[in-house]
Amino acid sequence: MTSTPLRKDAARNWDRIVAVARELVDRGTPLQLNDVARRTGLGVGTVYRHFATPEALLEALATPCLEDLAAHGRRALADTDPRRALEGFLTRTIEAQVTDASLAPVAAASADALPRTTELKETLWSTGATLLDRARAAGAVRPDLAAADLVPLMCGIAYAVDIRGGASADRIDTAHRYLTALLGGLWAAPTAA
Amino acid sequence: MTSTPLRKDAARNWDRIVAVARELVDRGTPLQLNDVARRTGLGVGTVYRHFATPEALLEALATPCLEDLAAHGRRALADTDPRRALEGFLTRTIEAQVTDASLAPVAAASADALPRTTELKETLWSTGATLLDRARAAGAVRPDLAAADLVPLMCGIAYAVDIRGGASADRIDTAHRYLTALLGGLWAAPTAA
Amino acid sequence: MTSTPLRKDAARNWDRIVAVARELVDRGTPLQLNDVARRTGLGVGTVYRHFATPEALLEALATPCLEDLAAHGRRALADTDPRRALEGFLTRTIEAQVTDASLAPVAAASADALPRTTELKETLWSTGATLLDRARAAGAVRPDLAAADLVPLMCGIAYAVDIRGGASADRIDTAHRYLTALLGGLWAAPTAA
Amino acid sequence: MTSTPLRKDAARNWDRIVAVARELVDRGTPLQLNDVARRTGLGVGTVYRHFATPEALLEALATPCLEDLAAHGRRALADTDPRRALEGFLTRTIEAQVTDASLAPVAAASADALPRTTELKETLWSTGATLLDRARAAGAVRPDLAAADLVPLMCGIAYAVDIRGGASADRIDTAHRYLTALLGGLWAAPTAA
DNA sequence: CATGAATGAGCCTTCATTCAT
DNA sequence: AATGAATGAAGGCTCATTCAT
Repeated sequence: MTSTPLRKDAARNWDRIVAVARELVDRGTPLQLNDVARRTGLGVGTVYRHFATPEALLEALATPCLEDLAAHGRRALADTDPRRALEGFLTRTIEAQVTDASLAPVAAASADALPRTTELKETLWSTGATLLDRARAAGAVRPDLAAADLVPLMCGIAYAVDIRGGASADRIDTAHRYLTALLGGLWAAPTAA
Repeated sequence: MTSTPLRKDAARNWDRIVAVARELVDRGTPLQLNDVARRTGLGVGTVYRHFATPEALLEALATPCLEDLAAHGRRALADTDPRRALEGFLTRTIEAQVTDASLAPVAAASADALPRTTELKETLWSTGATLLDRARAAGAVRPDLAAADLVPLMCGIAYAVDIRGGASADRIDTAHRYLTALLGGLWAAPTAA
Repeated sequence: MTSTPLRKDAARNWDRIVAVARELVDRGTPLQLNDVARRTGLGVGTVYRHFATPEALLEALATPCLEDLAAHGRRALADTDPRRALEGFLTRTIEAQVTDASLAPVAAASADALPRTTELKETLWSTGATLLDRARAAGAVRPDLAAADLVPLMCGIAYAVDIRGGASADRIDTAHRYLTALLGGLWAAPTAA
Repeated sequence: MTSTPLRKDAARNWDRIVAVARELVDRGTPLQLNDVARRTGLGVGTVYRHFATPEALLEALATPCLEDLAAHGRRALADTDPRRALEGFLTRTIEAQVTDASLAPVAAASADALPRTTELKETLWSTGATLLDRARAAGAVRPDLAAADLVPLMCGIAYAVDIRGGASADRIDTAHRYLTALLGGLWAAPTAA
């Protein structure tokens, strides 16, 4: 996938950088390349060689997760139940966002640092669009919801979970609750009368 | 309302500062007191005297809007239809958030710079909680929705509108669509069969 | 003594300022006229009217103490035992310095803010000089000690007490020990053999 | 001695910084890192990289001098005459303090910026304590003088020399006079009768 | 006389990025 | 390739003093 496979030592440095960055992001510490350099024991220059900007490093962190989502998306596209497919896809997306702190900023960014990120995001958005179209065609989804709304709504839910705060263990539960609420509506289902 | 009415010249400066800050916030420029000082032509010290921190200035911008919301909240509490009351309150809240850029950060902040802000936020949150309780008691709202979810969800929608981008003229429409979606659910209402 | 006796309200302000300043100095807080103004509840301008600079205020604090010392000096000059007179005078001086935090900086300053301060300092220095001369003439004091050394040495001892630190209750004891050491010498008196 | 030897260019900058700082300190100008940066023609960041705080820079100035004193201390500890050893040590200490303006603040500070400084100060204080103990044991020193008094007294004398003012050429003489006075006492030795 | 708003020089510090070694 | 020293714009904040009200 990578144009030039890295030399062995360069690959080791790449790994160390990503590992340290992962830790920082998980702790909520802002990613600063200088800081990463110090913590890895590498020179600043080395870190910059690998990641030209903090955003690039962040996207590198997010990549595996985006790839997982893309893989799930491919499976969802094979699902014959359009509603279940969409719901599963959205659920995974939200779970990923509230679980991995690197995702939210990458998802929200309008410009990407790495081509790979753009590629993955486009794949995901188009997967989402297809799933939405199918669900709408099946009459499962309210008609005024456009593909362009999917990402914002997912980001919005993730953001709501952040705002809500609370133990990190509860984040997934909250995310599920919010997604369910969004899907089913806050209004109670009219009791069959 | 203000403890000590400002001297005339001080009031004029206060106004200039707020006006400049308003412009910056509307343009999406981060609020920096030194920057505000430069643009108003006032000394830094003057700006600091009026607003000890950028947050205080931001909250000063948000205050009138929060007061309007609180006023609306009082009217909503008088409404006899619990569902309509809640919906109206939430609608106003979202409209305010996507209309006035100073609100979102103030709503999301866990600590306030001005006592007045805390006061207003508490009033609003408790109004929301009351309206939600009534609606829930009337069976109009899904039971797993707590008062503590209201603010996060509203912030989430406002955030989604931001992410969605697009012409600022469309922001209110988008906000309405998102709130409606959240209230009624993304799933199409089951056709009466 | 004061050229124009203050109006009653002005006198009251003067007293409040001095009282607040006293407290600040005793606590070791740096004297800032703005700060004093806030704490007295007076306007900055009022404080500046009374004391043009922080130094002036400090000297105002020191004045009563300097006057006490001057009074003691006059009594010392009447003492017929030159050594006892000098020792008593130096003891009082040191006690004052380590007891009243406003004195050290005033004593060390080469320029004064208030004429009254200059007057008092000159009186004291000349009292010291006279007492030293008499003691020297009586053969009680080493001959290489000049009048110009008296102030520096006293300031030096006070400074040493500050450096030494410790409970403020011990400061006077330490000061006495240091003065005694200086007077009698660190070297043990040769035992009569 | 230095953990990591500096690169050649970095070492040159280090030297420039120290040289400029030396000049400022000797002139009595307060050490400000930005100021040092401007005068060296280096970037602020460079100066901050080398010396995180003004205190650190000051201590770097003081270090060679402290090392000289420590070396002298080692020689003094080898002296068999306890009184001469102590006197020599104190004399050197005072000479250093009135000669090198960087020493007094470092000696008086209760907290150090550089570990090396702490190390050197501790060495010196313990050398002083040992010399004092020996002298006291030999009956050469008044018994009420504790090791904890040594530093304050030396700082006090240095301070007295500063207060006294006068030509910088006279400072050493004055320092000698004051130390001699302190050691021998201001009172004239009783003439053998 | 009293007031206190305004001033703005001046200090401190951080950090993304470059480039000589 | 790797290193890490250097850069310096940029932002934050304080405080002594003045002067309009």
